[in-house]
Amino acid sequence: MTTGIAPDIALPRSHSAKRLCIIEAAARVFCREGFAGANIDLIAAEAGVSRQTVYNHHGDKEKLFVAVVQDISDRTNAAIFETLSTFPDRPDDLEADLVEFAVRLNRNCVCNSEGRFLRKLLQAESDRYPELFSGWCDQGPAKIWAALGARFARLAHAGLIEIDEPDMVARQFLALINADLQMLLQMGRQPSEEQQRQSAQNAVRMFLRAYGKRP
Amino acid sequence: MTTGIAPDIALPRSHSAKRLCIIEAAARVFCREGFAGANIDLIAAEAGVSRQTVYNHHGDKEKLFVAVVQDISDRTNAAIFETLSTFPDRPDDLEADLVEFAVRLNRNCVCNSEGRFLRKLLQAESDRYPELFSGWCDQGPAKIWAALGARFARLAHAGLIEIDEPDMVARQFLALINADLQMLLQMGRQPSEEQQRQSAQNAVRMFLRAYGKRP
DNA sequence: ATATTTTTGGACATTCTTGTCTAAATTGTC
DNA sequence: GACAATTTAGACAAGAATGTCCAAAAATAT
Repeated sequence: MTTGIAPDIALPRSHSAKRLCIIEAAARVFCREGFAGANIDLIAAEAGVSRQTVYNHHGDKEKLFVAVVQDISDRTNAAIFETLSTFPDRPDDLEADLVEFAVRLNRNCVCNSEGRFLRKLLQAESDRYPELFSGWCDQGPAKIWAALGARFARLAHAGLIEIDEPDMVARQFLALINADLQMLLQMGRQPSEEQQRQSAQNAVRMFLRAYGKRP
Repeated sequence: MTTGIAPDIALPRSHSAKRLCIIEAAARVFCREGFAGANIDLIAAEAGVSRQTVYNHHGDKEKLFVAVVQDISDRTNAAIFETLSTFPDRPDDLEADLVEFAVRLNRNCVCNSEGRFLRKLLQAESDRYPELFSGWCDQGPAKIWAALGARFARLAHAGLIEIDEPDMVARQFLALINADLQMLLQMGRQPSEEQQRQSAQNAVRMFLRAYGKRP
């Protein structure tokens, strides 16, 4: 967690380290308290940094907020697409492989702290900063539906499932894998591994009952 | 919308009328701004009432907030169970009837302003007031899953569908009817009638593909 | 019409927060 | 070890919001 990376340009080491610390702490506090309720003194304390340093780095509460959302958005998008790349294109056991994929999706993108943060802030502040979040929306969810839809289309082409509208099927798949978790997620709680797996299993079973190849 | 009801006890008319006005205005403002960001002057102005009157009625910003959540929770629960009572127990055309039911659910419970309010505040403030929202959770969602599950079980008993775990199936149904709307709902936007219907239709079609009786 | 209750508008003290400034201390570099 | 940059702690001004108090005005009931 220190640095250890190539010193491309002579970055003041602890400078950028503190920058990250601040972003992380700010993310936690914004997530807990919302934009209006977040207190810069608290952010500074939680980052282990003086208040002035926060202002030195980010200038402004609003700028800090935007930086935090940007950062988390990017990280979440990366996680989504990385997980997407593990889709079982040539499944051994379609049901089991889809369950594992769904579990990964839940764990790495939906139920982790970044996912929770984004969901919460999206709902709380997307009215106030429409461009900020709709940007994420176009690059994240909109693309993931298309990408996941394409994967399902390929499965259909391989004769493993039968579907008509891949994008819609992708949305249904995503909705289903959270069906059992919705209330927990909405209350900002972290579902257990076991709950995540159970939810994924139930989802895939129904999914294949609807779209699986019939004998 | 005035009074018109039997004057059981000699209620000062505009007294309780103003009480309602304040609750409604506070709901709007809390929903827009969150608890911390909500401004009592603004609530008073939006209710068409002086600030002092707000304090006379509810004493405290926190008490006001609790009263608002209680009020909206009760109304939403009532709407849910009323809609639930229109479930097609003896369907004429199962698919069409389920679609209509899903549309009603979306319109009266999920996509309306109370639904939006509750979703937003649940996510924003359920950490700070756990008892307040978990109370609603036990009386609302938990019961609706059971109740809707029982309806599906009856359909299964009548030989119209084939299911194993009614409660889980109920959760899947509810998740599916919002699959296409999730992003809009999460951003606090109001999906159009057409979008709501489309989403319901897609959901029911998949639902019956999975659980409908096969010839 | 009168008496009672509620509402109003505004002044007010208090607290909290943001954002700036400055001098001292710490850190890292040469 | 000396020098430069960053960080720190604390003071500070300005503004905003909560909640209280009060006297005048309005509405309600008798």
